[in-house]
Amino acid sequence: MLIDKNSPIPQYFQFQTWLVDQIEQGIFKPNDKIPTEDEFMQMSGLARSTIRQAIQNLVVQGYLTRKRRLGTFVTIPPSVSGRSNIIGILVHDIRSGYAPEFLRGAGDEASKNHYSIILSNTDDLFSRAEFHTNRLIDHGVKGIIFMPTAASVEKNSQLLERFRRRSIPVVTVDRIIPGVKVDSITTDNFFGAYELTSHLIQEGHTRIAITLSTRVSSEMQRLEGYKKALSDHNIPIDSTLIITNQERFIETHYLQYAKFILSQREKFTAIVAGSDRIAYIIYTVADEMGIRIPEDISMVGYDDLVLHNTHPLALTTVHQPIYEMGQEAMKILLDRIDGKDFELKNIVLQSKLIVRGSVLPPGKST
Amino acid sequence: MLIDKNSPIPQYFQFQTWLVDQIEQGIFKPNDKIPTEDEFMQMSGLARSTIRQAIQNLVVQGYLTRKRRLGTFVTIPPSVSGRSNIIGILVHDIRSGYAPEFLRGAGDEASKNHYSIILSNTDDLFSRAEFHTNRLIDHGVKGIIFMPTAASVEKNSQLLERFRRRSIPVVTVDRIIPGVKVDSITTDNFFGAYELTSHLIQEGHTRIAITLSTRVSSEMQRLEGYKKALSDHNIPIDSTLIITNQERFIETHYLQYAKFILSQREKFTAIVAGSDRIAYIIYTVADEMGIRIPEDISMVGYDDLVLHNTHPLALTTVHQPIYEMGQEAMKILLDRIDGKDFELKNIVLQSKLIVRGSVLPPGKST
DNA sequence: TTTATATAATTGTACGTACAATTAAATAAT
DNA sequence: ATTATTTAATTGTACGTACAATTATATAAA
Repeated sequence: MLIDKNSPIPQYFQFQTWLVDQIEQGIFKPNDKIPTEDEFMQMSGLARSTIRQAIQNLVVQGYLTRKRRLGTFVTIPPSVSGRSNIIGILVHDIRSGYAPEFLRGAGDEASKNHYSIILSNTDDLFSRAEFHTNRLIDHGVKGIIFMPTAASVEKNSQLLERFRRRSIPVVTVDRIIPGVKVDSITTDNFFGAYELTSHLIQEGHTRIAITLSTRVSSEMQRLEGYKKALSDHNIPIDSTLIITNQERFIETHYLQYAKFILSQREKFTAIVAGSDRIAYIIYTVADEMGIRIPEDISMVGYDDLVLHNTHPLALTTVHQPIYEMGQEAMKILLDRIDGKDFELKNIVLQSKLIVRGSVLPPGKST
Repeated sequence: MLIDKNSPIPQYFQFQTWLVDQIEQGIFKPNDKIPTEDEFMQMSGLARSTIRQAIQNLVVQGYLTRKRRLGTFVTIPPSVSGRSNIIGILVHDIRSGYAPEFLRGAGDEASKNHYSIILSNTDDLFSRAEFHTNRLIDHGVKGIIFMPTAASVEKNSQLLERFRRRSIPVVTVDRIIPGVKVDSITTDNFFGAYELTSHLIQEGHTRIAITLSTRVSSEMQRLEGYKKALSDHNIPIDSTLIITNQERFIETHYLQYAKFILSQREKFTAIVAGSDRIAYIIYTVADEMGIRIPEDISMVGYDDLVLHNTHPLALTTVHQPIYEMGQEAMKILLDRIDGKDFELKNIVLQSKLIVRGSVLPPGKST
């Protein structure tokens, strides 16, 4: 490095130019720590403030980042698509109780890292997911958080493939796409349902109905947890008590299911509902039919939504760490964007059984 | 200008913030010459290098340009020319029951016109709104849908001023900022509350309590509607029945309010709750206290949230066309972006009284 | 009147000193 | 083994001095 004190070119600029050259030529590589201000002073003979001036300029220009006590580092060159710093989030139903909490978690984490989020609501329809996919790519998003739609594995992977071709990192959340290698975050649906069901069994129930949608992996896993709990307790699985459907959530349909299920009330003493929302629908229908919950039939839900905590039925349910799921998904995605080359992550967050008052031992009808 | 030498906030930053404020508030206007470094030194008592540091930052940020010997000038904000097709939406609480529905309405309308939305959640905090404001501008959004935070009129208008300076159209929704000329969409909070209250009066109630937050215009208007209904029916307004607070929604606080309100149950026969959510909180607390709703006390809510429709209390409430509000806000905004030069629009969408079962004539206690 | 030159105002460059804040790593305490 | 405390390295903030470069305006020279 040679600084010409007599040149009309300012010395800070000479130094700055030299430093950029070092970076451009790869002598200082991305993530490298460059010499400290003190070292540069000795190397160049310039004053610290002059060195600082040059370095500050390069920080502004995006070549360097600095951390107190740690030093100054060469930044990773932003990927081709400009410096948009936008993450796309495809949610399958913004009206579902947990979408807001998830978005809050993901949004807070994004903000912390100076990213913004583009929100795309798919209404759980593949066609809309496909539409938004194209738009997100057009906008040059840096990464995608994807809640798979209730479509086939093939169709969901087709969307992922589009991102993969453009090297846009993706993290799938809530549901997984079986067999597809992609970072994912889910909650432990299997164990959550296992605990729920075991709880019912411990309270003395053996004839336990379950209702859920088989279209999405999360609810499939809950079904498996339910089955495992039964077989672990040597209770035969009665397939007539497993009331599944293939549809996305439509309220009126679930009113029908609820009626259908309750019409067979003599076959079971407890119900595992696919979600809190469904549990409350069943409760409402039961009430109309003169069936009391939990006195006549015990019931458990899944989700533990805050918005429902004023309901007089204190529902025993499973709490899912939704905010944390949003946070964690964003963290992993940003790490990927930063090029951190860890192995595939399939994180399963712990859920927690919340025992309230919607379960009583069977036959305690008053 | 006051610089606090003992503040943990760096002095250069205090000065820089002050200077930005002057510009944002229009005290220093575009093309104005601002004071010289020397003058600022005398004004602030800071060293020249400190002043320079602040000014340099603002040059980088695009607020100022400097010319040797001539001085420092406020720049004319560049008109956004990017081809981003992104709309920023600042929501004040994504967890509130109606945010998802609003986002769906706005999102669907945006999609239809090939726009995407960047979602920014402010948690009703001005500081976060300010932060996101800058980010949205950086992203080159074409327009903004803004739910004003529960901050002062001055602070909210300050945010609007930033957009105005850059000719970014804004539509405010849900709440209005009094005295500020900006397109807005609200629902008819006044008439909604008027109808609610009138309904209670028609059922025979005269002593009607109301609880809401006075921090936001929407709830202030509801209070006015309540008052008007009373005076139109020649019922004196009892200020002890108006239980207001200045806080943003925090659940535990509202549990306190509910207890406080219900402790005075002999003073009234009906309650107008600020929202459905608050109504259900009151219901829960009432239940614990052995007070039956509607048998002992009638109650009405506000919002008509779908997620609550499984609650056994069939709440008489006011339905707000939230989806339509989102749609309409987006339509107006896109028109503005397309340069349609209509006059200022302050649209008020009709709300609708939904009579369910939470109101009984007073004194019908069984 | 025109042209060259000096003047003064203002920002730009460069040096230097001193202490504060942050935080990874080392050390001590439990 | 864990937790709390200290330390030391590095950048951050703030002060200050001195002189250079730029350039509109005033002044002097042609």
